[in-house]
Amino acid sequence: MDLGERQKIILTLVIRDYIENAQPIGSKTLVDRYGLLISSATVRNEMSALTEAGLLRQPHTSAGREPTEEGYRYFVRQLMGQTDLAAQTKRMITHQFYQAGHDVARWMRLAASILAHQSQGAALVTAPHPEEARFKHIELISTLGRQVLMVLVMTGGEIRQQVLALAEPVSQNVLSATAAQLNQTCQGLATAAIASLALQMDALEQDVLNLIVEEMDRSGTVLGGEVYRDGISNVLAEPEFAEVELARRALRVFEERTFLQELLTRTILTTNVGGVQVLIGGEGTWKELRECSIVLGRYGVPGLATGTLGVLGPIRMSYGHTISTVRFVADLLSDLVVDMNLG
Amino acid sequence: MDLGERQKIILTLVIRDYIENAQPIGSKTLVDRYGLLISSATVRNEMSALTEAGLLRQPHTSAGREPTEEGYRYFVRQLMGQTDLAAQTKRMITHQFYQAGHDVARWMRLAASILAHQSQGAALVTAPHPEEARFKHIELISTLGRQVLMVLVMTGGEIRQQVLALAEPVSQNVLSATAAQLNQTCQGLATAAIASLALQMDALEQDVLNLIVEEMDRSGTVLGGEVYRDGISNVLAEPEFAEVELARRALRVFEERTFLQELLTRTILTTNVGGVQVLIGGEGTWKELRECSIVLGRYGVPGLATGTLGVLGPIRMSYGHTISTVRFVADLLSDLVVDMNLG
DNA sequence: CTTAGCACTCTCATCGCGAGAGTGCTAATG
DNA sequence: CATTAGCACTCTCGCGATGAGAGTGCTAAG
Repeated sequence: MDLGERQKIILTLVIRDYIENAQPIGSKTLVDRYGLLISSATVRNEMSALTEAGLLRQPHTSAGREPTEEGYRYFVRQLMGQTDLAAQTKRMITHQFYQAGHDVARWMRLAASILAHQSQGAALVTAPHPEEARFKHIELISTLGRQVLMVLVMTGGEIRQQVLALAEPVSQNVLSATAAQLNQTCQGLATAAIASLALQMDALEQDVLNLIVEEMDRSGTVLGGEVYRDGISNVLAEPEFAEVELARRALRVFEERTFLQELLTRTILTTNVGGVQVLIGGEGTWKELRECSIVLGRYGVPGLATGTLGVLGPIRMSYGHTISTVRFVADLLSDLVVDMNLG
Repeated sequence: MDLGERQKIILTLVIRDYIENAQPIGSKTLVDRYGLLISSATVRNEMSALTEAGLLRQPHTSAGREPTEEGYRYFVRQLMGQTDLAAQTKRMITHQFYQAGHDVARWMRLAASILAHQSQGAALVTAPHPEEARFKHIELISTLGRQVLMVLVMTGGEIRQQVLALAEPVSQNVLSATAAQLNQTCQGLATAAIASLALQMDALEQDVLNLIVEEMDRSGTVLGGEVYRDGISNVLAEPEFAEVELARRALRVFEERTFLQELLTRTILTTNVGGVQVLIGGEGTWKELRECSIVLGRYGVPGLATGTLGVLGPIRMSYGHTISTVRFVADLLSDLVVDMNLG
């Protein structure tokens, strides 16, 4: 699609204005409001062309123009340009993370909170998890009788706990020895390798290994770990969701793990760490998201551990700011993943 | 407040009808719909008395009657009676938990999901945490250089991870030995005791102990751990939230940790495990919740570890069913806490 | 190519009106 | 004396008409 210089300006103005005011704008108002040096009739002609091209639309015959989804896409890809957060905002965000210490859960909550705040949308952050889970450390803690608490640490810093019921009681000493041995033999191994190890082990070790494999398998899926959300009520403030039914439909998929699973697998695979993807109006694929846009990012260390983060808002969202926030927070989280591992 | 037998019946019918239809009901309709053997004029007189008593209200002069908050309270306390879930529902729920193994996080998610589903409201579950945190187990894992990953297990099954930056590199062997020693000396101790231990230790151990104390302190607050939510979009389906602004206000406090903190500290202290508390219409205290009711419960083992769970819905919620669901799920979660510890 | 002028279209807020639902009061009844 | 039939009255809600306002497309002139 090739637009003239003036058309680009007009499209940009219409979109900016619509993002701010959530109302269609007409040729005359546009000229007046932005002090354009051309007449409204000229603007009308250009608008007509943009409508023809599918970038603008008029809700009804005699209203102003508003951007179509296609219009937003063109804007995001061609017109917007790179934006960056203000230095002070960055400092403020960095500072907050600094205060959170090294607790992964707190980082996740904080990331979600910051995204929600900055974008005035609903934020989503998934805990970092290994792309291919690898064993790092295990601990076996006797509770009472045949119950054993297993704590499994995987590369990427992910932690899983699980209770194991043994056939007969085992002392803490034996458990510690077993754990120590497994820590040596399994170091850095992936699921398959551990599973094959199980064959040459005694009963206790086999039980433990099976549980390990199970947990590592579970963590291997895109959405194995925790999902942190924040700012859900933000989207209710947007005028496009004055009709609750629309809001409900959008938020329902946002809450549903199965949906997120699908969304992430479909998009994340094509996004590399540090990159950001923008889904506008459900992209024709997700009809529940017809009124929404989603900005998705990925953080972590490829091959080691990665996670996703994103913001859901109305199509009429401030893409520049949201994208730079997502990108910046993703970078900070990546640093965390590096810290949690080895540097 | 003393009501005649017939007044109780009428109040009950008005409330039941309002819960179902979300619309005020008049005397004539009431008589017709429920086949009452008295005339509408009589019902009118009784309704008038109930209105006088503050249990019913008419939205405008010529509409039917609807319950006031006070009316709901009377209903919940005096008229409703004990209800219980259907045996089949119970089996279904139990089965789902059974399938979730012993993973605490999965239980929490599942509990929230079940509550949300059953009550058609927004559900909230907090992870179990010790009333007074006690040390159970620690693990120190060398990552690279001076970074050490500490995994702390407390009574109640709560797990905390934190990264410790040492002054100089230490080998995994030394770390393991240190951990082993601390596991012996700190077994079962509370925060204060551990803090006092630190005095007689060497530098490495002191660093670790300080971090332990910090984490245990944090977990001592009512809302130290994770909060699991589900079904937020459910409440948007209720007609009382057709006005988004109302929904937004209610959901905002539901999302906010500081608010939950206050809510829980104020109510949970007066609720014992297994008990359920019902807050109707914000109880005059929380104006953001004027349109909502909250059913709160507590689970766990007092003195060991407890958590909270609850449902937020419109005032017009089905109290009987919600209360019994909360109670039932609380019992199941209590069992989990028992399992995670000692039996 | 740009622009002034103009007739035309469509929405939205407002108003008036009548139907419907419900109430309170009064007088009659078992 | 509690209950009930009857009735006048009140208030909301949905509906259609109306008019102002905003914007468009077209035509003709610069």
